[in-house]
Amino acid sequence: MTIQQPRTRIQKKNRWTILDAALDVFSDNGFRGATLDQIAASAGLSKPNVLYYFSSKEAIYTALLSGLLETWLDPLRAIDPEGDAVDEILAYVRRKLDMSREFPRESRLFANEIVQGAPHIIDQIEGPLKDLVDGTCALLRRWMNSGDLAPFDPYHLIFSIWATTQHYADFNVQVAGILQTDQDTQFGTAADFLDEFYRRALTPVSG
Amino acid sequence: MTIQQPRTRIQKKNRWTILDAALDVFSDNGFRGATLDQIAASAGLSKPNVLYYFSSKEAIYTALLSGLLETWLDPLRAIDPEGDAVDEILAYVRRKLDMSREFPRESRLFANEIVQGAPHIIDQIEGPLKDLVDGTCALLRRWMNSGDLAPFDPYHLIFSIWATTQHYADFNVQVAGILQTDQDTQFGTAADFLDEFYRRALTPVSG
Amino acid sequence: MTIQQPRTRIQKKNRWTILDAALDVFSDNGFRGATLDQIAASAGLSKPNVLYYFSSKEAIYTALLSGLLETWLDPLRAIDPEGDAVDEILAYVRRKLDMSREFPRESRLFANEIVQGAPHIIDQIEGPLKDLVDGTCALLRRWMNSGDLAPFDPYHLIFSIWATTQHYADFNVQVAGILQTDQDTQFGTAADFLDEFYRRALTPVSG
Amino acid sequence: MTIQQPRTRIQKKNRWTILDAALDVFSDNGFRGATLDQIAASAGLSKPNVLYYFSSKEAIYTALLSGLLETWLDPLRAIDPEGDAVDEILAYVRRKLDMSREFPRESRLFANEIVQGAPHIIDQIEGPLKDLVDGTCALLRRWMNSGDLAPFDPYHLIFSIWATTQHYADFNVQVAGILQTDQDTQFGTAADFLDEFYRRALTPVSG
DNA sequence: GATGAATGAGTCTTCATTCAT
DNA sequence: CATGAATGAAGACTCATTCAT
Repeated sequence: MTIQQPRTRIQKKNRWTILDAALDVFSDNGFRGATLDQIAASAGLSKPNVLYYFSSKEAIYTALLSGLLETWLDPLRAIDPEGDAVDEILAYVRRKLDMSREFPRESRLFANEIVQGAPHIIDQIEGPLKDLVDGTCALLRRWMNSGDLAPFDPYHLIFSIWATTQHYADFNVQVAGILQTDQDTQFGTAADFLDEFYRRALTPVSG
Repeated sequence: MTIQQPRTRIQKKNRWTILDAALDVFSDNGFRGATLDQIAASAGLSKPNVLYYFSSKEAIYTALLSGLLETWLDPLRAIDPEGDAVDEILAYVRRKLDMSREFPRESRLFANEIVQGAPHIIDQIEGPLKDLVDGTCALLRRWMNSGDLAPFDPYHLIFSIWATTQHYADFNVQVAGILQTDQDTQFGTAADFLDEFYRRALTPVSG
Repeated sequence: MTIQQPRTRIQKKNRWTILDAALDVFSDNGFRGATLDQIAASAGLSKPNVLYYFSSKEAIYTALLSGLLETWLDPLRAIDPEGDAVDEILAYVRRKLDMSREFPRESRLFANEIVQGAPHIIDQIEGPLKDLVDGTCALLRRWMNSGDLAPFDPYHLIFSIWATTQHYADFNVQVAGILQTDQDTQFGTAADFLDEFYRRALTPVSG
Repeated sequence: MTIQQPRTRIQKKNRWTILDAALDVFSDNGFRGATLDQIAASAGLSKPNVLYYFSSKEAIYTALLSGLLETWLDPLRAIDPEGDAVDEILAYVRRKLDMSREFPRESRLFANEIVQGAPHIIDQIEGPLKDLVDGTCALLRRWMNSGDLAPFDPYHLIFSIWATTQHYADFNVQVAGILQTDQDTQFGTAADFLDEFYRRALTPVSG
């Protein structure tokens, strides 16, 4: 009998502990590579106790993914239609890069999931995510039409932002292996580059 | 008593068949998620027969990875130091995107490997790959210094190209889920976007 | 997640059951010849359950060997330096023969291990066992020097006792095949023989 | 189609090569622990070719055992009923010890087989071997009755000789681990010990 | 709420043996 | 005579999940 809604304080705490441990394990090993033993050990709980809070390994994984997707899209929602176009996008790039630095496990969890065909969240991608992106692209298009933004395919522009910012979390070993610098320097120089890069590309030609 | 070097025609054929099947399975499921059963079935061979050609599951995986890394870096080597800076880089972007379209399984294989910490190829990353990138970055810097290319951190420029082009292979389900178009259109519009995007960003301001 | 130290009653019982079953199977078939299936069946447990108590087949084997080595050497430690030399040795021979009769499986387990090069206990042989034997040989030499014992190489004397007594456990099928008598008679006549034999050989010439 | 009787020179040679290789492998690893791959590799032949000469792994093992049993008992047959009792037995002890030094693999092969219940040669033990031993024991008894040999149970006397001499081959790692000397010294001191030991025990008290 | 105990279904790997040439 | 190729059967070990307390 797995619990559905956490009621007591201890239940909330344990569910959170498990999800945090699972995030560690799943992001490092992927879904198949992760084991309940690892998660239980990392959470400091017994295996059956973990399954008392979540009905199955897959349930933990799914709970993690859907719980995270919301947070993951927040930066996109934060784009202000009333703001300056280029500034808003540069701020978005910045926020996405910050998330890669602060939540690399979450980023890699999604990367793993999507690279392997997104079996657990394909619905959310084709539903809520698509809707959100469609909305943002409409805004971008308006900005482009009004001359506030250089004209591009807005969808691919968003893809490029996702790709370039998440790259620093998902492919971090490669970045680190080539740059041979510490994390702070990596993200610092990346921020400078992306800022300058998108500014040049997006600023409309005046006149 | 596993085969070491393919000698006969049938050995070459079967090794190739296995590697091709393994590419399917590994790119879809990652190393841990893939099973020898799947690979054997996909190759149309019995499981022990697969192990007659490769000593272990990991041996297949390693053979795939190292065999591919070479091919994977060819586009980078093809940049011509004597050519026009912007044109050369745009051609490189184009070649990378072509590879994502033509070899998405290979791209996802690497993505899987690197997202999970690159345990099997970290050496090649920190060795040959770093050397190659270092060389290319030196060239980029010369182009920037001579005014043929807008000035950027060359390493991050290369990372951005990898990220934006491989994105269409590695995160294809997401791209497809949002764009809701067929592959050809996805890659066609992506090519246009990336061409225009990098052209704007990289073309130096004329004096 | 294998048990490390037995805590509960059921753990102690099951560990003991497994070790006893393993003793049967290993002594009859050697390490390689034994299978976890046999051990599990003989212990009345499922194979995974056996591995719940011991991390591997080898762990069972090692636990058996090291747990036994102590017991195996007890008779040697029981030799009393203050006692009569010949009587003490004859008593030792007797105890060793008794052990062969009462613990033939243990004897064959060691025999199997040592005949195949003692890969698992070579360290204990060259360490604790050698030290113990060295000590006993010093005692034997004192007895020989004081004229209480016929002079022999003490090491080879001990080897001969090991060989002649363990022979009745290790080569029991051969002994039984040739004598064609029951176990009790075999060991009874063996005891008489060894007693008389060692008495004649070891009693110093008077005068 | 396995060959039954070797006809050509090459057949004889290959059969002998296989048996020699098998002796290496079986004596080191026991029947179950040995693999056809090891035997084939050690013989420098392909695995199917090995099975061309012997129908199965077991056939090789059986051929080895029965081919060796003859040789193994030669020293016993060489006891001369017309010779001096004590001298003859001391010579037998000596010959047996020599065999342990010169043919340790053969000795360990038998030891392995018998410790594990002699499943392949129990018939020969209860037949030819028992007959031969019975005969020798009758001779020993005559010598004892005539006062040429101290009176003992002749069967156990023979067992003791087998045990003490084969010990240096079968338990060689143990002997070497305790003595910490080279092979030559081990066997040299053993020969001295056994000679003196059996002389004292067997020489009848002169009337 | 929690956990020690137990297991069915895999999953990789080994190996004696057979097939085809 | 000889061997490259292939496999069925077994064997060690893993793991998500269930049971019993």
